[in-house]
Amino acid sequence: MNTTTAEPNSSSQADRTLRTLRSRIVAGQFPAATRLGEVALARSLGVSRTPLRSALLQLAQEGLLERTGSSYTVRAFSFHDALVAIELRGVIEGTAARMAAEQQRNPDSLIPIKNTVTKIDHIIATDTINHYGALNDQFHQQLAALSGSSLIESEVMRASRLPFAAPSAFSSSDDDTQRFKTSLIIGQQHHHALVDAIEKHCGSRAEHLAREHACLAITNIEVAFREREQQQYSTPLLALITEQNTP
Amino acid sequence: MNTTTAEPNSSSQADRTLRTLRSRIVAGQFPAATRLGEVALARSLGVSRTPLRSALLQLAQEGLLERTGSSYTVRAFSFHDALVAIELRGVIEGTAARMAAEQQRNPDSLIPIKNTVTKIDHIIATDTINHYGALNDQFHQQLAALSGSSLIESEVMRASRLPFAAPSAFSSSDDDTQRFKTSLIIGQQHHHALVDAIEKHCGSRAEHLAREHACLAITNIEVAFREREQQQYSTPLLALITEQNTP
DNA sequence: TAAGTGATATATGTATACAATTTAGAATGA
DNA sequence: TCATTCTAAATTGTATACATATATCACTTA
Repeated sequence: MNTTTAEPNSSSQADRTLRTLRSRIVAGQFPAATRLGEVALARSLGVSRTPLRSALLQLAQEGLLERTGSSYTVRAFSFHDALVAIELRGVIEGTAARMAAEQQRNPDSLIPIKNTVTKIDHIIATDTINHYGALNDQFHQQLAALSGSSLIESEVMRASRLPFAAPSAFSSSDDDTQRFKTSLIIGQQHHHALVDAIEKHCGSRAEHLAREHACLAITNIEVAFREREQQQYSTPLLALITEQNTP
Repeated sequence: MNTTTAEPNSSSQADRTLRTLRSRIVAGQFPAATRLGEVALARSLGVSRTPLRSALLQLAQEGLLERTGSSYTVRAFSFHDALVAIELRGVIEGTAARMAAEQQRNPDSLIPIKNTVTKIDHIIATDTINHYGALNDQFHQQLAALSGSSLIESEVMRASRLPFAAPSAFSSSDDDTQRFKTSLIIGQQHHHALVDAIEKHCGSRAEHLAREHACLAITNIEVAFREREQQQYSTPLLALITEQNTP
């Protein structure tokens, strides 16, 4: 298993700076279009400009920052951008699922992902949804791996790092509404169906299931966005969204 | 139009180093799994380690390099990887095409891409295929822009930078075979059909046309690969491909 | 007053010195 | 002969000094 792509809790300044800066941006600490001056930021983060520049470069490639002239600014995201990011993740995961289904494989290779699905079943049955996010992420990672292509695997992970696109981005464990539990049950049904489709080599069904699964996340973010407008409740990620910048 | 994402012929050492190093890797100058020591490489490129490290970081994110332990090595690609990269590009372009089709739009917005298609018609009619690559790339860029989402646009461009996945990667202008001209004509038919589908809001048709269009590139690389095995002819890119590393 | 020019300050780009870590090799012991 | 450990060399990570480009503001001039 490739552990270098998943960020290790490395002790290097550059990695720490990358994580810290990313979480600060995602938390909405910098208003959109804020120019990030290197000297000031480096001081504020307690590192030198060298590891900071490495972090800035990576965040720009992730899509959180933009180059404007010679320096970096925080990218402004519209609500539409968030929907597109989730949809794109669904499209790429759909490709992974289709490839997984189209493959001749050892039946045993599906055992790990089936175990994960069983664990999620248990979580839902016992109403202990604390660990749902981690298991859900694990399911999606195992799905990507089943594609049989390391390239697809890494591109799925990359698409999941697009802002808002992570599979569990809007499934906060402290959301206790009935609506949320219902969406969990439906999502889990998708998981079962996906494994079934892969097992039976139904490529198209697997692809479209993965896409529909992403649509569930779109519904979730739409609800979260409406709640934010009513100032009831705010998921940190939503702080990134500003009113229309994509026409 | 966004000119910062398309690499300008910038005079910065970092950008020049990025381009030089990328082309050397793609040309197969470094055998797969070669470890790229920073000091030696920097000397060989005539720059200091600072801009070189910036280039290495970006090439790693592009997927040409891998981190192995603490340093970078040239990634090994299998033939299968190349096919997957092209297919993935087709999938993402397909999403862009579908989004373009599903949009209500000013009819005038299709004029630029129609002009490009007309120019390609002319090139084929007059058998002056020198500029085909540039115009083809332009078509694909305009298609991505029609999606109406800057995020999709940048992700299409990113997918096209995956090794082997560029739209015109295997259409060398000195390939004078009948087979190549035939593939040009078929590809151009796809272009016409894509614009037609977008104009008529046929989302699914547009999506699947874009995918089929990528399959044309897959056929091209398969032919090029067979030719390489017979040592007739070698497209530089193919030097990157080593025998199976993806099981 | 407005426009333009120049100086200054502040930003990013680059090189390099130094620190920390990893790696390779040699020497010693079983 | 093989394994282990210690030492040294080489490599990467970081900080910083310096170079260069850019923006700002004051001052001059029409």
